[in-house]
Amino acid sequence: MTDRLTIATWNINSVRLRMPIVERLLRDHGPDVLCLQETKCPDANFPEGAFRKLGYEHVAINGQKGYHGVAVVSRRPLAEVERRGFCDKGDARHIAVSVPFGGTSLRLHNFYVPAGGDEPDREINEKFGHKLDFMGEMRSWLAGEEARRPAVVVGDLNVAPFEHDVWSHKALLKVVSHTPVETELFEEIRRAGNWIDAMREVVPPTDKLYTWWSYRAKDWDAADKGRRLDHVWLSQPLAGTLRSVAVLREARGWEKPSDHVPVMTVLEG
DNA sequence: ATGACGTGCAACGCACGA
Repeated sequence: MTDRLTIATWNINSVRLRMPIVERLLRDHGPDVLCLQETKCPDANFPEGAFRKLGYEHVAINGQKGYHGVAVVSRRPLAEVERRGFCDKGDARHIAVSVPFGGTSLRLHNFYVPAGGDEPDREINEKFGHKLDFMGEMRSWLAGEEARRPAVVVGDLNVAPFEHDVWSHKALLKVVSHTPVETELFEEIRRAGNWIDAMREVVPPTDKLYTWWSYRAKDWDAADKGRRLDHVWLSQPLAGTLRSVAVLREARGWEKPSDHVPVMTVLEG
């Protein structure tokens, strides 16, 4: 008897403001687990009751006031909740849970990597330095035991690693999210743990693939100046379980949208 | 290719996003 698990990840840009479209995703697409980033919500104000009513009775949150914040809501029980700090900032950018899968369980890591500010130079922009330091801590940690167990890394990693992960490779080479120092470090982290880039397993590297479109573009759909900032990685023990990955592009056009869209992954095992 | 926008906080503009 094989088990089928659907995991969605979505940078929601304020979970309280966007509950109507969160409910739409859960009702219409029914993922088993939803990982949220940028909840912008203290734990005490997280709309847990609304999720419970929709059948998502298991909630693990790591929030803070005003900024950042991550959460996992699930139809399946969540165990071993871990909130890891990076760069000793005391900010809420990671949460890990264990989810039942295929008679055993998988470890699920939900990340919100720092955006990195405007200037891609750590000498003049402390935020860029923070981003690189954060990624450096991810590299050593995700290369170890986490990579050897059945594990999934999802979230807004704030790097578009490949040429066709941005609308114009040339135009964005000096723009934070697609600079060589970031894209090389990103791939170094992934390769250090032999993590599988699930989205690129199902979409050829020559096809454009985005998960984010700026609020500032007048017609985001027609201009289509997107970037792939949200990611799904699978550890090697989960190789062979990947059935599909879908980017829910239409969600960018929903009422009061986030600037990111959900990415839905189906595993069977 | 930057930013025309959007968020939370406590303003009544600011920091931040990427």
